This record gives sequence, C-alpha cells and structure tokens, in this order.
Amino acid sequence: MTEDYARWYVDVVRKADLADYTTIKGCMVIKPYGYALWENLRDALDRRIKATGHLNAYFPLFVPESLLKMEASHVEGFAPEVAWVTQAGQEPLEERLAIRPTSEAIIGSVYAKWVQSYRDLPLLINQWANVVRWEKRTRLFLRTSEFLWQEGHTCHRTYEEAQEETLRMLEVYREFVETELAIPVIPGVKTASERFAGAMETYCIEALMNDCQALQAGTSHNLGQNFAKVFGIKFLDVDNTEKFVWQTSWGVSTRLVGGIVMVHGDDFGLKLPPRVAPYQAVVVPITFGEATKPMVLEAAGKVVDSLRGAGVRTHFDNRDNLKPGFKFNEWELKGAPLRVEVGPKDIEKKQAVVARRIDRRKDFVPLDDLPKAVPTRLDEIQTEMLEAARRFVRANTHRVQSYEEFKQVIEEKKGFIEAGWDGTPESEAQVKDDTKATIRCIPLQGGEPDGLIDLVSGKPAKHKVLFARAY
RNA sequence: CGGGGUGUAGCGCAGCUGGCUAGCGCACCUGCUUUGGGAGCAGGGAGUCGCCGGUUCGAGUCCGGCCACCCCGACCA
Repeated sequence: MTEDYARWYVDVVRKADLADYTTIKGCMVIKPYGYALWENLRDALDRRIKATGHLNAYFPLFVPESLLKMEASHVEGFAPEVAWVTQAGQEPLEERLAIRPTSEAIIGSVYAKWVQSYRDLPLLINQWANVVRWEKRTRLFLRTSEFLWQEGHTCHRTYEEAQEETLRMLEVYREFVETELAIPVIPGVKTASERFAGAMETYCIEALMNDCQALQAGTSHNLGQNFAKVFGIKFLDVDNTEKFVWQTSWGVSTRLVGGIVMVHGDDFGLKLPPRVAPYQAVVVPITFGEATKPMVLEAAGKVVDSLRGAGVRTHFDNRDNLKPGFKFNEWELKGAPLRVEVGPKDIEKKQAVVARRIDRRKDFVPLDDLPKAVPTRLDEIQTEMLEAARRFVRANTHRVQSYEEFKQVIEEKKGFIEAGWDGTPESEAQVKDDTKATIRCIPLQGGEPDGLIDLVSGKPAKHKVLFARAY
C-alpha cells in the first residue's frame, strides 16, 4: 500500500470485485458486489433526500447545444469535457446534442415552464442519473468518463431560502457520509477558482484519504439567479411583481465508493463500513470430511437464518470446493465487517468464532447470543471506523509557520495544512504552481483569520483555509 | 494533449540474434485424497500471438503503418 498507492488502489477495487475496466476508455463496469455497495449507499442518501422534502424525477440524457450554451460561464467550464451526439442513424442532427455533464441547463429549461407563482415554490427535486465527462485522465470510481450520481435542483422564492437549502443539503451530506460511510469530512466554502461553473457560491465536504491526499466528497451550490435569468424561470410574487427564482444544485457520485476504499482500506484489502456493506456478516462452515459435513452445514445454515432474522445482511459461503483459509482471505479482501465460523468443535460447545475485519481479532460467541451480539458488534465497528478515520485526519492536519515549512510538509507528509490566505487569486495560484496543493475549502467552522498572515504575500489573512493535494 | 508502457488461453506472464506441434503459473473440467488461515496428486479442455501490410523457404519473433488500453503529468466530481 505504501510502496505504490495507485497500484494498491486499483488492485483492491478489482480484486474485491467492485469494478473492472471495459473496452471503452475511461469507463468501468460496476460489478454486482460493487453495485450492491453503491445501492446501499444510494438508498441511505435517498432516504435523507426525501426526508428533507425532495421528490425524485428523471430528466433527459441529452442537452441541446443551444441550451447548454445559454449560461456563458457554465458552458465555458464544461466545454472541454462534453461528449456530443451529432448523428442519428444515417442522418446528421440539425443541432448537436450534448450528453449531460450535469443537468442545470436541461432542468432549467423545464423549470421555466413549471414555475408560475410563488405558490409553486420551493420546487424541490432530485434526480439519480448517469452523466458523462470526457476527462483526460481517469481512475476507477474517482474519475470515470461516465459516472452515477444524484443531482438535486431546487428553486426558491428568496436568496435566503436558497442559501438555507444549500447549507441544509451540505449538512445532509456531512451527516450521511460520516454516519453511513464512516468518513469524516470538513464542510466549507470553495474559493472562486474552485467554484462550480455558473454558481454564486460552492460549498463542499472535503475528506482525507489514507495516502494523505484530499478528496472532494460532495458539493452544494447556491446558483443565485444565474440560471433563472438565462432560462427565464420567473414567478409572480405575493406583491404581484414578476421575479426570478433563486436556485441551488447539489450532488454526490460513485466517487464516494472510491473514498470508502481509500479511507478505510489496508494491506489486506477493503474494509467496508457495516451500514453499507453488501454482506455485514459472512458465515463460513468448517467441514471435516463427509461424516460431520451435513451436521456442520445444518448448524451453519441455522446461524445464517438466525442472523437474517435479526436483520443482518448475511452471506452463507457454503462453496464446497474451497478451503476455509481461502475464504477467510477472500472475505477480508472484500471487506466484509464480520466473519462467523462454524465448525465441529464449535457445535460441540454451542458457539461460533466471530472475527472482525477491522483488526482481524477473533473470539467465541455462544450460538444463542449471535442474533444480539452481531448487530451490536456491527454498530461498534461502524463507530470505531469513524473514530479511527477521525484520528487519522487529526494526526495529518498540520499548521506551519512559513512558506518554506509549508512546502516541506506538503512534499513529505501531505495531509491538510491549515494556513492563512489573503483572499487573492494570485497567492492561491502561486501555491498551486509551487506545490500542486490547492485550497480545498474555507472551513465553515474555524475559517476566521485568527491573526494569521498569508504565507505567500505576507499580508494579513482574510481567512484560515485548508490546503491539500487532491484527487 | 505531452511523456512512458503494454497488447500471446478467462487472468498474470515467458518466449533470446527468425526454425520443428506456441509454453509456464493461476483459474476452469473429471477423479481420488483433503478441509480450524490462500490444499495435493493424476488426467483434461481452452490460442486468428491486437490489426493491416512488407521482408523471408519459413514471422509471436525482423521492418513499416494503424488501433486499443494502462501508467505518469496539465484539465476536472
């Protein structure tokens, strides 16, 4: 893992059966095990999106060129990575169709028809979809040409309401990622240079991978009235005057799966947080010859039933052609949080061996206690994983006294660096040129200048910001 | 888009200065013995050597061209 991190990452993703390359450049196939992980993650987030009043809908994959072009900075931001459909059958199209890199444009044009009155607001809609961004450089899950995500698109009566929504969804993301994925994140604001193309303000949650590089785990944008004015999303307000709506958009993607791999993984492979793991417990029968085999399989089967009865996602690994040791290694590689071994000796003592993936510790649990003990342990593991990741972030967040020290820390330790910033694009760009580190965000908590100075310009800092090298 | 690398069985690879019927490990199939941390033996199936062209008695191997993918950078969720 430490020798060649990129290699480790790709190996884990492929050997754990999450995803594989295809014949199409930059695209991946998400395999059943990886897709099950995504589904669990997706469902957990979908519940939260609905609980905050949003409804799901589906908009077209294609965006006519004329629509995409309407918001100038938006098209400028996405132009280099848009894939186009220019022909249908044998006929060239009259107008090129972009395959959506994001849906602000197509949704904006639809919202213009839907919104007439202040009574139509707020409009709170989310879409689960695929998008295409033709990136030059791709990485499984972290940056693929096509990826899956959710994108929320909302309209509000006032700026304040839109801002409230932007921050509400950022908080939904923070809580979701920390609770379900056990990934600690720093919520913050992006600087102008890192802002979403067409947004007024972009908020984000930033995570730290275990190679000490940062990963943007989710974004929430206050779009202001930029798209409303372009697409004509207007409403008649209580005072009988016509106004443009205030919009937000927010999204997280299959990139989060890559985040799980890189935050929790180790040299044995994947470690999955119990709340989203496809299998929370894997039952491995230990059979010795034909004499005891039926008895062991029956006992193990009962364990499976009792765990499922207790609401645990349980897999029964009763493959006959593989030895237990092989299965142990395989399920550790695939990150199953708990392994339950049932063998002849265990049955005699009415117990099972329970092994935790996070520290590979084993102990004995009476068979009758399993339905209670396993869910409890899964909760403990979830908590321990988040705590361990928090400790890691804390241990790898640095403060520096000088630019020289900054450069040294970025080069040798990486991680987050808290430092002052004078708010100018010039010093931000200088740091990037010199060190490849970018301002990940101005943290929502603790972004005050605190009397710091900008490390490049030496001027008084406007904000305390978080620097890191990022994926 | 620049730099590097790789295309030979499902996967990972070897195959030298051209030479016989293209090989190894894993996986797969059959059988027996095994099974508490990656099983052993025996037998077996599986290949348009990325594609096109050239040189040659003869090309996986040499030459030219093309294509694809991966890795490293700049651009990005």
